Amino acid sequence: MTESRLHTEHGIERKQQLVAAAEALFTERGYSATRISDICARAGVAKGLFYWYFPTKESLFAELVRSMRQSLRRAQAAAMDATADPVTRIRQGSEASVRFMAEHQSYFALLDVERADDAIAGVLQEGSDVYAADVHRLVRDAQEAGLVPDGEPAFYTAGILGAVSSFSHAHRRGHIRMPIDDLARMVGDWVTQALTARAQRPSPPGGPSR
Amino acid sequence: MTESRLHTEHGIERKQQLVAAAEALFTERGYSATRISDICARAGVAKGLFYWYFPTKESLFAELVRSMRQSLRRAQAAAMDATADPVTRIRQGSEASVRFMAEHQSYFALLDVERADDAIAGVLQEGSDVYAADVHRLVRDAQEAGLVPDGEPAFYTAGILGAVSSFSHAHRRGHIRMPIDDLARMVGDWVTQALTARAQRPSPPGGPSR
Amino acid sequence: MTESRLHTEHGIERKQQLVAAAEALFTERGYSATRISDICARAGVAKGLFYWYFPTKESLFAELVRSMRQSLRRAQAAAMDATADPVTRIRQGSEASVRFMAEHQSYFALLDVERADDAIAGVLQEGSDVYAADVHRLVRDAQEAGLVPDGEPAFYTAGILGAVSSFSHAHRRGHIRMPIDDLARMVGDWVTQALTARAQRPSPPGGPSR
Amino acid sequence: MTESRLHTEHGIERKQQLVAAAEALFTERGYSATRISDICARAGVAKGLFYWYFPTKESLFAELVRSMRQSLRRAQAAAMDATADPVTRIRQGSEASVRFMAEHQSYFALLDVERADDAIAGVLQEGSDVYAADVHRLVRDAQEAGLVPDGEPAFYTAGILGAVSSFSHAHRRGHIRMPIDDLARMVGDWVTQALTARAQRPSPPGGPSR
DNA sequence: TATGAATGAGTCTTCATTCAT
DNA sequence: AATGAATGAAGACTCATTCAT
Repeated sequence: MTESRLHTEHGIERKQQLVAAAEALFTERGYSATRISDICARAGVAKGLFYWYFPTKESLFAELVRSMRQSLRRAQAAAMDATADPVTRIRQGSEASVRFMAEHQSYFALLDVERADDAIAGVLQEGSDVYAADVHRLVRDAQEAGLVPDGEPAFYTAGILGAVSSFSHAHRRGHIRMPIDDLARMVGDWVTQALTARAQRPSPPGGPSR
Repeated sequence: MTESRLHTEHGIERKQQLVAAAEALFTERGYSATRISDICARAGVAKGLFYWYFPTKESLFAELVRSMRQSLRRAQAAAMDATADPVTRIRQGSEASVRFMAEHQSYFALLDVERADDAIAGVLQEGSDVYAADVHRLVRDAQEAGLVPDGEPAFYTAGILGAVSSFSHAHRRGHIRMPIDDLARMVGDWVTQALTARAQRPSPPGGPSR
Repeated sequence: MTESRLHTEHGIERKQQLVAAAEALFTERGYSATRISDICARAGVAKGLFYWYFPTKESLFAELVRSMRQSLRRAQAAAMDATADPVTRIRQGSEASVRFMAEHQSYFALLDVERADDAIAGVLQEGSDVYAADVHRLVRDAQEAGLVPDGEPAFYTAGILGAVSSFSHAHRRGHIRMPIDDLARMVGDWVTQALTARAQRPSPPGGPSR
Repeated sequence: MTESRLHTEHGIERKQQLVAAAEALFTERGYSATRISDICARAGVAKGLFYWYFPTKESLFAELVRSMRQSLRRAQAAAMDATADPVTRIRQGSEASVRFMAEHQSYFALLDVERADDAIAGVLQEGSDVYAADVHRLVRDAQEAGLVPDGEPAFYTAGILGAVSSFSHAHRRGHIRMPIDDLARMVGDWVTQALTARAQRPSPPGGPSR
């Protein structure tokens, strides 16, 4: 219904301005507390113009999330050595992720939306599914290569994802005071450790919590 | 104006009905998508009554969060052997947490609110701070006992917290299909591993991530 | 500001394209549900161009209504035998009107606009006034010629107008399934009947409705 | 979704106030030019209260139309002599209708909405269908009784409906200056005439417009 | 002439909160 | 304690119209 073609270069820039304004505001106040009029005001344009570029507020959000996920993925890919073994690749990807999240404050802001809304939930899900699938694949490769113990690969995947995001989160909130490089390396160690150490352990079906 | 004292027993019950209705609805639709009128309808009372028991919607939320955190804490305490060493206690607490989260679906629903609102953010923060502080203390004890390597205790704390919640989350979403007992045990292993394994490692200040 | 002169031939064509697009859309969706952007899209031009040809949306509407009324009037005139008596001429005009309306679906669509708006109401009024005046004149001629009973000529006029439009309307909606020629003839009969039959009747000032 | 039960008597009155305000405003400015806030202002209540009684603007409209149609129907029924023949009954109903419309200025205002909107169109259709069906039935009875010539009963129905409304309309607009009683009687005559006169005529399948 | 972009007043609707009883 | 009704601030979105090129 509402059009939104990007004919001119200028048009693309304008859209970018809006996206930038939105990103900043979402970070500051969160998604739902940010009014479309705020975004426009921040971008220095009239309220109505928003709808020339985006059909709804949600769509802008979706665009933001997708682009951020893409950047994250690019950062991960760039950090992973194609010739290395799966575990090393996971470590590299994890470190890159930690760095990325530390550099993009808005990353978490975007993820902090209430999942209530279907559309919102969808975009979020979609994004994290891709990420999870990437890791999942690597975990399986590593399992096949005998580098990671057999068993639910989803378990390890969850662990890696959780580690990366929780360390980053804690760092962002100032709980962990450590140069980002050190943090990244330590997270890499942690992940590697968690994946491989278990290889030598017998436990899972072992005693309760010996 | 609204006083909301709980004189009668009946009054306490009423309040409980509202809290229960709210919990169910928050779980189903999320916080902001749940209308006060929905809560009242579900509890079978008139909308106006809500304000006899709670000054605002947020306050009900806060109450819910606090009571859930309390339950969680009780579950953790109950699982921890007072005579055991800190690392074992952390493992026990972690396992208890996983179990608790698996049993209380609503736990995550409550945490999925947008942090935008100051009041909301406060309550949430407050809750997770207590949890973090508990773990933090244990980590330090363990460090002092030489069971965990020196260095930012917050780092380990973040790792533990992240592990527990991410595994639980993944389990809840059906990504990890594993009996809850197995999951709990594995998380306990993971946590223990991550904490202690590092003790023997030289790395942190070591080379990058070669 | 906007001048909208029609210098070039091409300019006239362009305008025509817009008018045509508008007619189609008004018929399909009604006046207020039709957006100027829809009209332009249908005509294959940019939105801004609209205002080179028309000062406002209403003005386009007005133009459409006027041109349609003119066509109707031409059709009526063409059907009326200049040498015939007034009653026959009315019959001929009525039949022509029925045919015209059957052929121009959009006729009714244009008339179905809400009268709320002053400008709109004006154009509509203006148009139907002309039509009414034409009929009115004929009725008076007929009365003077003794072919139609004395009394409020407006009464007969209203009857004729109402008959023509209601039969046409009903036919358009598919309520009256009858070849348009038959319908036209019958409407002609009806009108003639109504006009003349009353000549022999005493009633108007007679008893209520015995 | 939005509730709107009418518990108290006072509630019913309130609703009535809103309906009355709306009726007046629709009459003055038309449906779409009337803002919900206008209605509330006129009724002396806050804007939000509207939605306590009506889910949407359309629903209020629908309610208004339906109640008006009902009144009209009641007026018609009251005027029709159950023991009279169909043609007489039609005449009586027609006269009653003319009177009703003359007395209820708002009647036409309600009908002057653009049909574009589906919901609106539906309500309007629904109402006029009932009216048409009533007349249709009477026409058929009359045909069976040999009082009206055979042929498309819809044709006669359209004629009657059109006559009644066009005379009323013209009267309302001041075109026909005649005491309402006279007008009603004349419309009754006109309708009767049109229905029965044709009985003695050969025409329909006859020559064109002899 | 023609276009894409920009404007901003206007509208419906939602919902937490308050009030009278 | 309890209820139904009332309030009003707020916000997303629409669209006729205008503008710079």
